[in-house]
Amino acid sequence: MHLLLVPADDDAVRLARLDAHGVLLGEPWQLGREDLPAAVAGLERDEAPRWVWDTTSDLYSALLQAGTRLARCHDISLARTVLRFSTLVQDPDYARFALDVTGSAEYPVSDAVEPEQRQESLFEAPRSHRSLEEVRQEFAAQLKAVETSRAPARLRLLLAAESAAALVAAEMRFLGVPWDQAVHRELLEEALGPEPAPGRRPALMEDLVVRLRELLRAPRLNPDSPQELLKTLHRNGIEVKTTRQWELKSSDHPAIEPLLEYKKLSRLHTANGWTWLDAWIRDGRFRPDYVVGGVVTGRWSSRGGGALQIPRSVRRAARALPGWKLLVADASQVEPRILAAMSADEGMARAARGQDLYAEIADAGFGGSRSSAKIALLGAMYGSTTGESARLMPQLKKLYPRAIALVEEAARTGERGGAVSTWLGRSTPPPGPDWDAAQRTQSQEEQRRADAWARARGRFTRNFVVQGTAAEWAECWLAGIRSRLAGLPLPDGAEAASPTGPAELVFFLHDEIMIHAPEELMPRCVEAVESAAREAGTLLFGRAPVDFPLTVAVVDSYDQAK
DNA sequence: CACCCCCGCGCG
DNA sequence: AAAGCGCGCGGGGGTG
Repeated sequence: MHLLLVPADDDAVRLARLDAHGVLLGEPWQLGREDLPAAVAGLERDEAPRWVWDTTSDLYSALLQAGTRLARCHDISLARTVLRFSTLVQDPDYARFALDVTGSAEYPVSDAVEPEQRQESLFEAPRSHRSLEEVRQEFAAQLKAVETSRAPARLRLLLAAESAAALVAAEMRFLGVPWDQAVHRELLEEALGPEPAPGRRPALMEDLVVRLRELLRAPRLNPDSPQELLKTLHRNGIEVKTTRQWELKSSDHPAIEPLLEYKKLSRLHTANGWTWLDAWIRDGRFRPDYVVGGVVTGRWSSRGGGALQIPRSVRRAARALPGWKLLVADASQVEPRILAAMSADEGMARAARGQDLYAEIADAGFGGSRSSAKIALLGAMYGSTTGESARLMPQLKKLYPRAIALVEEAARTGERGGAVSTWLGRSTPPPGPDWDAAQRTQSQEEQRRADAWARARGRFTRNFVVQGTAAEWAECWLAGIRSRLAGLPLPDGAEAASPTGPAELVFFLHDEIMIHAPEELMPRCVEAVESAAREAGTLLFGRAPVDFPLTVAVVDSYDQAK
């Protein structure tokens, strides 16, 4: 049973029951927005439907704020992103349908807004109103596209995982990562000195600027300007081509050490300093926007606060509340394990059965050198053509012919302008309008550029199949964790404070999750995370002989994990 | 003033 | 040590 939810205007939502093919069952009806949460909660309890809507965050955020958690949904816009390019889809009508809806937009855009502009009203205003019938038709077209596709089960799983991920993302933003302002301010002061006036450099950075100006004999140097810095370095005989840290490290000039220190502090100050705290931490929680499927490979992206780049240096401030703990679980070496499973390469699958895949590969063919094995394998998945990884490739190819063939075939397809797909059927978008003309060019100079473009696209498609399938595994893992946590009992004496239950799934970073929960619930959470990982492997690959081991830490603050 | 690109660096 | 993939963000510096 499906329940379709379509915003009608500023204060109403239309609902309709649909059958398994998206056909109307009975008459649609309408509810005022203020009545919606209670009505939805009742329908969820009585009918346990799959909720169908265009964009999860448009409606679900408000439901969460009203205290309603939902078990499952179908996010039409996420499904559209997958289905419009998927090479598994054969329905000739669907691509046209998707194009009509999306117009020329290539990828989903976040509805993120600046935090101070965020409306905390119950419902965010939808960007455009489509009628219930239009939305229903698109949903029905999606169901048909899946059922008539070359692999309905895979696409069904992918769309279910994406929709579950959309629920998780909304819940994560609703809950937020617990963030201790005081600890954060402490570590800022420790590193940078007292909070400066707005627009001013912190004291310890200013001290370094004074030293740099003396050491480089440049009394007006602004080290934040790469151009200016580069000229100044050259005047002092420091012959670097860029001002990147790794290149600066090659010089032993006395100004280098304070310069690197300045860059480190500057990064902390501008990216996660006091301004960041004021902008992003409310009521002790960090609530960024997560954009499910925001990356072309299917990974999540985020908007605001640099949510997926929280540097190690500030992780101490992500802290569990008193009596609670953080569970940080990290799936080890996911991409090579995915490659082993996808390619059914027996040798690599054997290596992927242990805790440390790189060590197994090292023993199997690299004289026990784990670092060589790792460099070789990463090079194979990223398309490295130079240096040590290129030198090690022949050996890797001999050891794991099927695995290497899979990524090389993906690269060749991409170089030709073709599409490649993940295990569950997310495909690369076509290369863009200029591709064909560029590849047909006559001039030698343009031909060189076209070849470079083709090689770059080959590296992209090579990595796409692995990164994208890893993202699918991770979303299945996430969905499994979500449903298991929902079944956990409240600890004795605890009240149901949150619609998402006693354990809070608060963070997700490609192959890592964080749960914030009462300490006594942690054993149950660890079991949930581990059994969900096993289930994710089985969902994708059946009884594949590949393990997806986790590193699990139960800690008080994020920095204590790993 | 807004807008865009480049640079550099944080994360996986 | 980075390299080879995928991102977001803030500052500088140019343009309109």
